[in-house]
Amino acid sequence: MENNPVISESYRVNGQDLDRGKLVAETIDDLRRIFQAISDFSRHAERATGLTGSQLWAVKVIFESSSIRVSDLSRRMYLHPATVVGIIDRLELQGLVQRIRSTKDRRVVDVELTAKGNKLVEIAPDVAQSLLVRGLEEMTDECLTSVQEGMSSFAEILGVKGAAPRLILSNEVNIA
Amino acid sequence: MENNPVISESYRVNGQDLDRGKLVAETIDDLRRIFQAISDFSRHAERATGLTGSQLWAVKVIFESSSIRVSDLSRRMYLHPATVVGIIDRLELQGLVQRIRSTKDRRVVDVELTAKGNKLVEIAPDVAQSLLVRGLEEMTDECLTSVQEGMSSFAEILGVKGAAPRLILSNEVNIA
DNA sequence: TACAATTAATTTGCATATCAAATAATTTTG
DNA sequence: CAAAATTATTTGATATGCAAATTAATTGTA
Repeated sequence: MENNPVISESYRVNGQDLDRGKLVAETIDDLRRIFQAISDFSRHAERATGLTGSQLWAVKVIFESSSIRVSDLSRRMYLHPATVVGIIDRLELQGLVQRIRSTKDRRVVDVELTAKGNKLVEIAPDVAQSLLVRGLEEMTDECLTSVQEGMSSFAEILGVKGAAPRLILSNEVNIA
Repeated sequence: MENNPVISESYRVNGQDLDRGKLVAETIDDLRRIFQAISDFSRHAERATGLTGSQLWAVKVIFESSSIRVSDLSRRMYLHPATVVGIIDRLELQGLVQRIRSTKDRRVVDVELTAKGNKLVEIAPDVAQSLLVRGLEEMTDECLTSVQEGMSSFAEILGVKGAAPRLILSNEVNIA
């Protein structure tokens, strides 16, 4: 069902014809499918924990830092401070996180996981992550190497090779 | 990257070899970065068109089919009918789509793009898509082949190789 | 044919997410 | 000390998203 306006041309390489257009189209389709799989599994995690995607994301980020200011959390999540305040409110209502006013600078509020929050993080299926790990670990060495090189080149070409890898959680996602 | 005698090591050791672990971790980090890039560019597209992600997604799906029933649109978008009705309402208010009651079955409503909607689709940067296409087309043949094989294996292992590739548009996305 | 069941879209009600702008409290700076 | 900047929050507005109820039309069947 693709309307990929991909120019399909054959190039002569090393005496072989290579339909680059087809390769590009197939690669993009596969990438879409991978997104889809991750999307599905993330959704599953959300259902399993009873949290929304944003809430789960916040919990994971807080867990990573063990304690984090509201402003840093909003920066890490690329969300407006007002938005994360709302998310924290709802997580606090569920007894998963805890606000602690800093004594050093009384303007700042540190957010931590409660015992209940920590328990949830442990239980929460690291769906996408574990799915990917399991998938990659099942590969043969040659295959794994190929995937790794491919991903690496791809990241490089997209200009994000050096960047700090950001978390991924799905709602709807869309290469259009 | 050199291929050390990893192969001879990896089946000796109880499954988990240090080199393989590193490869897996790097691959997942790269995948995250790729998500991130797509995410950023999708966001850009949303800003450029003035539409939200869901609206843009709907417009693209409608465009693909040229005319689509509300129920089919909701199926294609994996959203509740009530949700897409709201989205269509807002797109209609902006004069981008048009509802047409079917004459064959007066229960169904077909949704089409207006002239304005079609113009928007053309102008709308196919950000992620074009980004990926451009990136892949810049690769050498060897590299492109490697990426393609890698993606293909990955999709296969995730069990989505045969699936119809779903669109991807970002809000927040999260491998956690 | 009439009437029940089904189907398609919509409406209503509710919770969440998201941003921008304004506000309050608290440093920091000049 | 007064002005400026920072931190979190509140307020107000719009969008998403689902479930349940509703309306209209079609299909199946007694």
